[in-house]
Amino acid sequence: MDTTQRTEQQRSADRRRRELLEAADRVVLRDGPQASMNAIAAEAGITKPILYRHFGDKGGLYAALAKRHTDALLASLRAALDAPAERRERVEATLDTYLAAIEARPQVYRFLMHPSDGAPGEQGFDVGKHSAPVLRRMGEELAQVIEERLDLGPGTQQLARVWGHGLVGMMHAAGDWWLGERPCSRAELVRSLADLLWGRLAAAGDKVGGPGF
Amino acid sequence: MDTTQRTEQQRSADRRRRELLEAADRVVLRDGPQASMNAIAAEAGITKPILYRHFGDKGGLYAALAKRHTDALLASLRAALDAPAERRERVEATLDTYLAAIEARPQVYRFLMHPSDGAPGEQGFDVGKHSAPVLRRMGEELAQVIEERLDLGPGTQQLARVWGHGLVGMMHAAGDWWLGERPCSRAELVRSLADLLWGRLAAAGDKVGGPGF
DNA sequence: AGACTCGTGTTACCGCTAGTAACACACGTT
DNA sequence: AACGTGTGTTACTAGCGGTAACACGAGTCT
Repeated sequence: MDTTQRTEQQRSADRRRRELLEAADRVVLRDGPQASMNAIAAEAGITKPILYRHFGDKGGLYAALAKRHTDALLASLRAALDAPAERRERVEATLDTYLAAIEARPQVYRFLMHPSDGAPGEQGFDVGKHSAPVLRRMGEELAQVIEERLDLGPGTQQLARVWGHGLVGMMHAAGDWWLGERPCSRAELVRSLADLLWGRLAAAGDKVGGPGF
Repeated sequence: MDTTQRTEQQRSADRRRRELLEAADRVVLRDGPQASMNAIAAEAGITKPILYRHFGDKGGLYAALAKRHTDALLASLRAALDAPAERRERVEATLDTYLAAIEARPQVYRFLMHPSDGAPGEQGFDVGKHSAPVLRRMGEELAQVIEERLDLGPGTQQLARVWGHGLVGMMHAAGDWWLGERPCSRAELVRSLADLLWGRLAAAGDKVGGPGF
């Protein structure tokens, strides 16, 4: 049997892989998302082909890198979502958790969501195959929670998925804008968004003397 | 004075620029967003340096290209938003207009929103500096409409902006997911999203026998 | 012990990309 | 006739992602 051998070597390989990932993380967080494979290899103290043997191609390395951060983010969101509290409180806590995360580590956020930003040159990571999945995963997880928790009558499942993706998109877009312009405090943003979800758009009155009719 | 000369030559330059843009449009819509400058130049029947003289760099060409489509999309959204109807009807009409647009021309949509998709190689357009602006512009315009039309008491302006960006993000994310999976009809999606905005999330009852407490 | 495998590492290369001189032609203006 | 300006070319650079081809070292099987 070669189990011992295999596990031993595999263990070594996994350790190497983790080291490489950490080096890549450092470079990406320092140089922005347009970090080149050469630069990452240099940071890790090795040369390109090893990177390619471990991760296949640049997309593979990106995916591995993104998965770590995404998993961490999703875990904290799950925690906020599963907290024993009223629904509005849970919604606000989840929004706040997300916003706190992107506020605390904007570089990570920009890497996950806008992986082609940064300096000219623009051989950055691809976005469509990976940054979308981040939002998709959040949307699907949220959909699952909604479906588990809420009684929406017939068509619950489909409604939950629409809402999951829609809510995640709302959170993401508002957070992205907020992170760039900082027009208000995090708490205000959370309250504004929760108000929107609590039907304040529908309930608001028309402006008197407005344009048109 | 050189006004006559300048206007004449400038007119010619503008015509050329428009022709180049149309060629670029054809290529991008055919080859996807990873269209190379060489390919675009070839489609236009010329060589690269002319493209660079007209648009500066690849980002400039992308921006010019994106502006055309974005302007068109925004115009149709404005129309739906300004229609003389009840608020919920207007909201649904706007959602439907957006979804109909991305459904009718998914290639344009993918180019605007996910400009780095497509085949391997991945020297595609950059996304952070341009695709975000598309959503930002929509968010700001929507915020303006909300602020003009709705009476939200003190803090209206800030609330309108938060909602504008949040709503656009919701629409975008849901649309993106829907376009990929087609889990339901357009009308159903519109209704589900409008329901969400009309507070149905807040009003829904807890599921009996749910997990936890 | 010796052959064998397997992961680690290298150098040197390919094809492609964005972007840039340097040069040449044509045209309307002065 | 001289000029400026827009149009067009060829030929090139620098860098990227990605890939052979080869070499070393350590544990394993016979």
